[in-house]
Amino acid sequence: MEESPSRGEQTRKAILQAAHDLFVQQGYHGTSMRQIAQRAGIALGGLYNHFASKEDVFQAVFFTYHPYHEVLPMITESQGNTLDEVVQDAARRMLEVVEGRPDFLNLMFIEVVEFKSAHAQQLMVDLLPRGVGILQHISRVGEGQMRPIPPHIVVRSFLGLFLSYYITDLVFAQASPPEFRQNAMQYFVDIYLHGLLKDPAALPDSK
Amino acid sequence: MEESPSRGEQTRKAILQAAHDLFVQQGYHGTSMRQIAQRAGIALGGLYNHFASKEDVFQAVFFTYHPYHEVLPMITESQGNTLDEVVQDAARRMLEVVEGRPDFLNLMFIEVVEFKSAHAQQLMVDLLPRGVGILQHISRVGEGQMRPIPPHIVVRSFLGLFLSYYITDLVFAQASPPEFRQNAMQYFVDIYLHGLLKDPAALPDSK
DNA sequence: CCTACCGATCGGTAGG
DNA sequence: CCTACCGATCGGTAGG
Repeated sequence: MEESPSRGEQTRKAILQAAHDLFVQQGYHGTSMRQIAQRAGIALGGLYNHFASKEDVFQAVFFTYHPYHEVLPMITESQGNTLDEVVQDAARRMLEVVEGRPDFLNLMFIEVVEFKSAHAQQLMVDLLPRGVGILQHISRVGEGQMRPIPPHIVVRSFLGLFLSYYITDLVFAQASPPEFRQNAMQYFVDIYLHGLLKDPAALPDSK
Repeated sequence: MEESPSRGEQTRKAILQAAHDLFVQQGYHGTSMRQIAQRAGIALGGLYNHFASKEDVFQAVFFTYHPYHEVLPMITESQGNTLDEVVQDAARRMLEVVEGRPDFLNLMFIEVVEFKSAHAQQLMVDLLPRGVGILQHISRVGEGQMRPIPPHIVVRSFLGLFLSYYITDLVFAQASPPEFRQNAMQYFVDIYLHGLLKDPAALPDSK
């Protein structure tokens, strides 16, 4: 049965939530321990009963709120009878997760810029076991339907599909006419599955 | 003929270079005006003869060193007889530009996180004229070779190809065996051009 | 372009 | 978990 969290654990969670919200909005060095304490509803000194330093707070936020918690299930839980359907389903989930969250990847950006990816190695160690499962999942789902492409490239390119849609949406959303955004994801998935080019066999000879 | 830059212009350039190097390594709020002054070889007070504020320095760095200065020529100057060859050539240029520069996109990340994309609109205004040229370029190069995909999606997905390769390389480079990185770009381009799936016409009926 | 300075705020801690 | 405090550093400026 569920343990009700102790007072201390509740406070710790409030600190993490407050710190996360401020970090993704202002960056690490742009956020002060006083701001975190205020938003968490405690005094500055109280922070240090839960975390040894500001960097320690970031580390806990980074592992607790890292996007992989939402992105990996998106990949492994997608359903469908063909690979085409599975990717479509994953793309739909992707849009749901990301809808109205323009700061979804900010924690990653902060880690890359302000921490020079200092925590990336630990993250990879945590994810390795899952990685194996994902590779097997891909092999099973895509069997016989894919062109000969190594499974790790399939994983990486699917994550890339996600990143490329999300980031270009950030860039183009501001300045493009709305009709440019409509169905953009459909086109991205279509290119990913079937390619940009016409089938060469279908091309008329040009000479 | 070339004007030799005045003393003041030389100092200004030294400040921008110093500020750029520090910003991409430490972020905006992680970099102090004193650090910038020291690296540029002047005293703190001297900075304010060239820039009104720290934010003013960042703005100038952002527009002077934005990756589009290198990415857009990569697209428009790529050569080849077929669209396949043009994309291959663009990918090759992409690797050249990015080789050994893991902080190539950091300015963009800083702008997104620490400035909430405050300068993005101005950037788009600056790029609009070029955008039209790129759309025409794509239409010309890809005529008759592409499946029916709107030109703006082609531009966006190609930028996405670049982003997806670059960022997943940042992530996977640390933890993956070296053979996983070999030829990864070739696979990315291959998927982009021809898709992940086998041609359905080539599939044996499964029932 | 430098020296010397301003008030404000930073991360962190002692003591209770 | 709070109050009150520490030394250090911040962005910026006056005056020359």
